[in-house]
Amino acid sequence: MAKPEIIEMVKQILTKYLRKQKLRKTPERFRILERVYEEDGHFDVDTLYKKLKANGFMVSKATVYNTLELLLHAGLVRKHLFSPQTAFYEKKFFTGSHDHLIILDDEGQVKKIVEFCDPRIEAIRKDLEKHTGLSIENHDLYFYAIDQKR
Amino acid sequence: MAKPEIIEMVKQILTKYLRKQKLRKTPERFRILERVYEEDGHFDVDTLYKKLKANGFMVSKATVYNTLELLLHAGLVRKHLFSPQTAFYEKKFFTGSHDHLIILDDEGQVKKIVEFCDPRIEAIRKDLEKHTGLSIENHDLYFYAIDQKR
DNA sequence: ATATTTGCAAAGAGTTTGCATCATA
DNA sequence: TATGATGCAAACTCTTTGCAAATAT
Repeated sequence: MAKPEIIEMVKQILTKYLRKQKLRKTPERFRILERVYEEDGHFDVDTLYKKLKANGFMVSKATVYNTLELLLHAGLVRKHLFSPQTAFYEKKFFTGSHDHLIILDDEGQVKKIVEFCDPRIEAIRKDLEKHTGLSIENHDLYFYAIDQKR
Repeated sequence: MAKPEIIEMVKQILTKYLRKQKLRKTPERFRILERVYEEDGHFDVDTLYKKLKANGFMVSKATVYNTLELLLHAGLVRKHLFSPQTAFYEKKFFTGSHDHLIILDDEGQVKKIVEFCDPRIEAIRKDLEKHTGLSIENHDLYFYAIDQKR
């Protein structure tokens, strides 16, 4: 759960983004943003949708999809595809750049996700940019470990 | 396109794997394996399926899915989820461990994939293993760069 | 006022499943 | 010959789309 100051700050960022892109400041977009920043780890669209409903805020799932895509473009969420079929999201602003160690059970299901940060990734990024002449926007690094069920 | 010796070798690996797992040595499994090793880069299920049909080998798409999953468990292919909806595969044996720089166009579509290899990843892996006590099986690292359409 | 955003339901894409048939061991 | 594998089509799941109604600017 993000601190209230953080929530205020990301709301301001969204406001600026919407203004710049000439998009509308709708209550749905802000309620979804708040809800995203109340999440602690990774979540999928359906989970977020159900929590919004549980909190008495009726939005359609299509709007949740649209808004998450918008927040992605605004740089306020991160999107992960570590399991096929379902995309996972997490809040991005001020959580720092980090990578993921994904612990699977013996059936290949995600059991736990550990976050870590290693400066060597940044060094690799810079070298790659120098080598290719391209500007690298971001990266995803996933290590996979298998842990027996017990 | 893999050399004939490589193809022979992976067929032997598959044979051993099937024997060990008490699974059947079907022509479909071997034809799909061959076709996979004739692919040069990343491919999706539908592309592989169409190429098999174009080569006069009739298999159902379900079998292609099943077999790719089997080859994944046998360590003979690698699976990637860099775009939502569609899984991509690539041959794995003897191609060396490498990572991916994904170049997107301004609409976010995959334009080009550049492979690279950096020993620092291996160093991070070893440190993580030491730190967590887990055995890390593999990893996926994707850097993303955006290139204008033209 | 007007054009974007929403909600709903239906369509779409990729993947998985169920069941009868086939074929490997 | 007995069980695992295949083929086909239908089912499933997640996501996107189309259109009418609502609403922000």
